[in-house]
Amino acid sequence: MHKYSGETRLLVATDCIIFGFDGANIKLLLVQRGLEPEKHKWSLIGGFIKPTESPEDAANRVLELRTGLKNVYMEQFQVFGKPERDPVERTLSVAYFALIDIHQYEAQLSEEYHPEWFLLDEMPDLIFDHNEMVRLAKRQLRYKAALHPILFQLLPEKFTIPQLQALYEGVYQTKFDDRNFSRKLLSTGLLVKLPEKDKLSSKKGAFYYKLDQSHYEENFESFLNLVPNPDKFF
Amino acid sequence: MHKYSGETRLLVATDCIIFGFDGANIKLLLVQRGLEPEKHKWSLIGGFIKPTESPEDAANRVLELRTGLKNVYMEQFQVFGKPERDPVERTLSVAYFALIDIHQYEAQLSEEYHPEWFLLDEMPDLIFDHNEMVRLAKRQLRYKAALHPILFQLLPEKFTIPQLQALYEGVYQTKFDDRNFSRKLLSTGLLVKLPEKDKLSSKKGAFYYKLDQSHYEENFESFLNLVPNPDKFF
DNA sequence: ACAAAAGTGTTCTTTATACACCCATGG
DNA sequence: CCATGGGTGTATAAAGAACACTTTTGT
Repeated sequence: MHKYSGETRLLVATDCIIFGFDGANIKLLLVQRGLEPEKHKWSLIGGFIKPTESPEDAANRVLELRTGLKNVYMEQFQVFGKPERDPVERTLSVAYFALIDIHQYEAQLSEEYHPEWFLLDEMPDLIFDHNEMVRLAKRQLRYKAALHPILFQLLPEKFTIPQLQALYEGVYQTKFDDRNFSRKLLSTGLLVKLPEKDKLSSKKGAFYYKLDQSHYEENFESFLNLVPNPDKFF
Repeated sequence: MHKYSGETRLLVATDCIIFGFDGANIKLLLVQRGLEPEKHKWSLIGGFIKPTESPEDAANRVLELRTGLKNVYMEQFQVFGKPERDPVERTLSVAYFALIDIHQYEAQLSEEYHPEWFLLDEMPDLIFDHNEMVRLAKRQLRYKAALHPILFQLLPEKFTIPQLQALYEGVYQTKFDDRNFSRKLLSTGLLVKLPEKDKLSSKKGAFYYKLDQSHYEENFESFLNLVPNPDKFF
């Protein structure tokens, strides 16, 4: 069984920083830890890697178990491995961040684990090094979103330009000029205008758009400059 | 000892993709594997994580053991964790890429493990998934170097603009316009002109420059556009 | 004197920013 | 009819790309 003799085997977990957007604010999905120590303290959604699964598999399994959601945008961003990070027993954690459409999630709520959404600035203190994980995930999200169109993963299929702008403004905690924002986003060619309007948030109504899926996939790796003055956010 | 009962512990290694630059070409440092299977086949430099060290610690320890070098620029970039990636026993690997000044290395050569430098296009086939690790490390290097001034880590303290350009051209396997290149690099304010010239590579001689260390550290996270048309490299 | 590499300047095009008005509609 | 949010246009500034000639000096 153990063929590299003399080496120490370690527990390896995945933890997932799950971002959601409710149309107005960015939120984070947290659960209460089910075991001692720090039982009932808030925690990221995570779990141990099983012998037959990759870290990706584990992250997807845990995410589905806790939220009911599959095929979620997820990105590995850092291994956390300080020997003392989990006081129970040494555990490495492969951290992922995930982006989900918060309304789609609500429909599939996993009753058993009752996770809850928190506003970024109303988050409770988290167990272990999870606060640090969140800090770095937010940073990574800003970094990646400044260059690549990942934030669409947080929106429903149909969305308006004002919604999209609110999303970017939430991520970067700032206001962008509407005229320049819509021009920039439209100029990427990623958006397809739909004939319908969203009449909920204004009298005039705002046109819905959807992603041009093939254009999106082709240009995903390109360096798009989606955020003005990105430097100031790092 | 094992306090999370019922969970499986795994071997965790680090592997390091070590890039060097000899003034003309980018190279990769490889060693021959010391144990079966695939003994004597070429491999990245790596080793198992010990119970008391973080992945970073392990990567640094292994690097020093094999090359004699400390305080090397190193960046974690991906965990490789397919269950079958090491046929001997399941092993996760935390991959790092490192950038070192090849001439500094030569002075500190570790006799015991006789690692060797290979040109990127003359590399032997590597064990396990190390070919894939190298592919992704090259990609990551290009990505990061297009935005941040990391390639200076591959040069000696004093370097000339033509050397710097040859380095960038090596990383991106293309030619850049000299006039635009030097203007762009000088405009970053990262370079300090020295009064001496390097007379080895031309009759006229090229002025040496060094990094403005404080400016370098302050601007490291900024989005610099160091590479023309970066999109085409991904 | 010439070959070989270093260094510098100008124009043009593209992109980014700043800013101000008209539009559509529900109440 | 007017308040509210949606949508568009233009002028200026900055950055990027393309391109050609002069300088230095070892041989």
